[in-house]
Amino acid sequence: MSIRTSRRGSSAPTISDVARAAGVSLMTVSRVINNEANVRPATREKVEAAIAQLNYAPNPAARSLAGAAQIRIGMLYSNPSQGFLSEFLLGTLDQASRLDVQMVVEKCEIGDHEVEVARHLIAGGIDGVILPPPLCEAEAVLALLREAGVPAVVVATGVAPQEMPESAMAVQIDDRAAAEEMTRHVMTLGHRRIGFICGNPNLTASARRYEGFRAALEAVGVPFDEELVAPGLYTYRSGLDAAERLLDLAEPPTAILASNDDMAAATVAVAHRRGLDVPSDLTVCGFDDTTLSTTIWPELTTIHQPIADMARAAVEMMATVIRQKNAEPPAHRMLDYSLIRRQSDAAPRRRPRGF
Amino acid sequence: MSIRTSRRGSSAPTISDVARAAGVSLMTVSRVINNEANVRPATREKVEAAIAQLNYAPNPAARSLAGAAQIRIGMLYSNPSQGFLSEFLLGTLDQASRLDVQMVVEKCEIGDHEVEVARHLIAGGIDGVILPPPLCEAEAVLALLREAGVPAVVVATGVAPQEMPESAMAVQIDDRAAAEEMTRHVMTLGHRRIGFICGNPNLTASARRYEGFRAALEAVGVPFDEELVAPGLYTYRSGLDAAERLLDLAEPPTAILASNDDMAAATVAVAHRRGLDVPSDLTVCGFDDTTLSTTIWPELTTIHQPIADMARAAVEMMATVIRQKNAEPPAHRMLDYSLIRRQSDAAPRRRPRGF
DNA sequence: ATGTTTTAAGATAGCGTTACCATTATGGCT
DNA sequence: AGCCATAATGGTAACGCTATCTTAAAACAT
Repeated sequence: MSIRTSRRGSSAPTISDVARAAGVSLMTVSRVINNEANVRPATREKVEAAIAQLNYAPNPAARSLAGAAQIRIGMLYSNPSQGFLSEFLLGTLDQASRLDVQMVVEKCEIGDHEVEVARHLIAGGIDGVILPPPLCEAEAVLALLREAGVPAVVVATGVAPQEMPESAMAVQIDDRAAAEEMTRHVMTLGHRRIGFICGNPNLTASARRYEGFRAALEAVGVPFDEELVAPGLYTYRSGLDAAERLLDLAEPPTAILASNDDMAAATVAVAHRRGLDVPSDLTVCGFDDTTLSTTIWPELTTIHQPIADMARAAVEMMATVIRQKNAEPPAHRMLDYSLIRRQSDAAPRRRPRGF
Repeated sequence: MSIRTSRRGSSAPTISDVARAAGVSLMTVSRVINNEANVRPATREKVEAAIAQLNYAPNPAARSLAGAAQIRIGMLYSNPSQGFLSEFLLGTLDQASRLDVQMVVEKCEIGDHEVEVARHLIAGGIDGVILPPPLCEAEAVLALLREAGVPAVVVATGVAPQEMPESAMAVQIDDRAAAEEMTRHVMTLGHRRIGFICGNPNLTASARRYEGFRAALEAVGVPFDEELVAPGLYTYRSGLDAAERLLDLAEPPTAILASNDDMAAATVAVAHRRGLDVPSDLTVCGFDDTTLSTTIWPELTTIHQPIADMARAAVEMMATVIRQKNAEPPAHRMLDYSLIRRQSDAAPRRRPRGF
């Protein structure tokens, strides 16, 4: 009846505003929002148009009050590289509150009893689970989840979409392409003798990044030298060792690409200890664009992996799948990365041989 | 009328259950919950008893639906030591969803334009702000907030409660006592030549930890040697430098206490590089008990600072202050720390001089 | 064509709380 | 004692949404 009888000043559109605009009943709008069956496509479109036009977003409080069972999403994390977790939580926190889902966050040491922890989570009556790395590749956990019929979305796995089981949902970036772009960038600067620090070999994303590095080299016709590849584990500590090893080479690289920011930061530390200036004596590039990359000096040139956005996407996918009554095929989502150029790269000091 | 007409099976007690149990109207209960005036103490007690007995907790969804303006708490963070943020977010996330407050998290580089960012947050219509370190001591930001009448709670500051302005709320641990306990612990093990790596000198908590170290030494009568104190910044990198310096000493320490885990981890790395075993050749202790302390090997003996709980407490204090109509004096909250003994400490190998 | 099932849409009644107004005790003054 | 201001309570209507039931329309079978 009345245009606006709201007790608070807020003028956020409600479901009845949408219903009026679309010329349907309020229940129909509710059905569209919740992706329920038995709505004619034409009607659905009309409603969706009205929603878009009014910029309507359902009020989560009302929703859960009205009995839409509160959904609870578990997040199981082990120790990812420092800095990853906070970014990830930031995104999770944000989206969870926006979508009114309750997050149950649980830590578990990997290799230890991750299956038990997962089982505990399931027993706790969780509606779905989000798995950031490195747990996103814990086969035992995934199998358990599949068995229990609990949907899971894995984040930042290196496994290609087409190689994943049908039931899996994933959010990721194209690690291979990103590493390739970074390598090309460094070659464009003039580097030819490029060191590479690998990530944890247990994670497929590490392999993808390495592949990208090799691919770029090959594409440009730079011969591959195995001694320029050092193993790493994504930890700062492993980066220290890898950097020492690369810089101890008879003919050391003029640029080092690390598979993440932590190891890149370690490389910078080693270079400085040896009196090498970064970037004029050595170019160092990271990967992930965690807070660390702008905390150290010089700030790292790195690949921006939109960790917070990935977390947001994961929560959203999960919530959608859980809420919608009629099952839809689970999705993969490939987000965009970007190369962020900061102060840790430059052309090599002396023109490398054959230039 | 009916005992339970609920549509869902949930049997969580509601406000009317409490009202019935206390023999008052539902409105009176609401008033008690919200700490409103005009409730006779006797009545309040009756209601509180009923609440306790039924283990009642208000339904946040209903609350916010019914018009209790959705409260929004800002959190302003700069780059704290790695690992701190994720713990902190974990606690924040948890409590925020439990209390149904919306968190607006904003990052800002310190020293740069923190006041602008704070101003922006205020303009965005925030009801309160939480400041973890290092921003908890940014005087300019605090002044701005005070001026704007926006309540703030600072977390993990080293400023003693009695030295804080009246209006301030704070959650902290007794850094001085914790450091003192850690130092005593190491001395009990038999160490007398003990190195100390300071934290960022801009933060008062660093001074408190240093004071605790000095106090313990003095209490036991161990002479203080200035060269055993190295400056640090809470970063891994600064820990590397400090450790090198301490171990380069003509008569190096048999134990090193770092003001946080990051620097302790760095110390372990330096020791290993030099072929020293931890703990048999060198005892290393951290502070904070971040995830890092169990990630490295050997796992660190450290002071457990309940970061997540502190975050939870901060959110709760904020929510309480904002929601309650009749102002109550803002509070300080001192949480308990604890010494966690893991594998990085041991008795010194050779009995130190004069033992 | 007619009846019967299926599908699409609407009506209505809560969900648990607070806002707002009405009502009833309480105490302080003449 | 009587009256009024005020403090302490209670009643009721939202808040924005979904469950559930009902009705109307469409699809199907006979």
